[in-house]
Amino acid sequence: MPELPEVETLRRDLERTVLGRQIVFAESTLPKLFAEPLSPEHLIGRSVEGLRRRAKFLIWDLSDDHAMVMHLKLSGQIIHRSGENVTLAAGGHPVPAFDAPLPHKATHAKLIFDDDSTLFLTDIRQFARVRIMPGADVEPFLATYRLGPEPLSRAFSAKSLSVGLARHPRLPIKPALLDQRTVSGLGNIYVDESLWRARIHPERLAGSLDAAEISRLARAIRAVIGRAVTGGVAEILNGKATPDRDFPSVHGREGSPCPRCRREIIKFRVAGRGTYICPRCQPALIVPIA
DNA sequence: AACTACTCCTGGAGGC
DNA sequence: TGCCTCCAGGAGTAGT
Repeated sequence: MPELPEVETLRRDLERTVLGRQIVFAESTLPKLFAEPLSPEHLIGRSVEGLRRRAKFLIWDLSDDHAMVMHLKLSGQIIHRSGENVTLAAGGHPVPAFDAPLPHKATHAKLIFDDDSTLFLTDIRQFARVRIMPGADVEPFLATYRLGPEPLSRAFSAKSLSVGLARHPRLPIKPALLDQRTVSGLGNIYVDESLWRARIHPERLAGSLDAAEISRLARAIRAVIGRAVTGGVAEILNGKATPDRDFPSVHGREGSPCPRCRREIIKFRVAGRGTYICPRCQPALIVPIA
């Protein structure tokens, strides 16, 4: 479930708590969690020299030119603790709650650092993957995904978005944005938020957007992601947004009034994903008045 | 090449 | 309470 803002927030928090630390113990109780090429014991003795993010990948740069590339997928969670229950950093899917006792049945890996702090990787649905590899292999690995530009980078613009959308003109705009080659790091929540902000219906065909709409959409994506990274990520629990927060604006808020026009937010399916819109702000198409 | 459907898993919510 | 179905912040893969 973590999208770009969640992974970036986690990265920043971990940078404060594990950077420079040496890993003194590592184990996994779920064999498939650690994908090829290297297994968790290759972490032991290495220290954390850097933490990077690309799209939804969290990349640990380790000493002796190795790296650990994590993808939390839908329900991965990382918790870094000092002692029994002092949480230093936590991020990803907040289920079970970040303050739940650890380890629990969804805990699949554990790292211990030289300051006796412990990092747990938990994942209820077991979709997350971790790859340990030589540092030189990270870029070739990421390149296989053909990831689009980072939305907060200079490389992302109305122009680059236009080029990305031209890849599938007959695809609805929502799945086109979920394609990590179009723009990297967006997921279901932030696509809904961006389309609402840009006032574009998720089923509009990507190729049908005019230049003004693409420009509006690029600005909306940048604003939504930027706001989440600096002002706090979306909080969604069991598919519902936290009622007393103003963000996200529409995702997880079926039946609530649109923050812009007060029309009731509706939910339906687009490309198999639960999708929230304001039917007034995001018209399906322009229909001549009879 | 591009799109859809299915797949990997578990658990919470809601209907009956 | 229990059983059932649906749904879930992702993305790889097989089939059309």
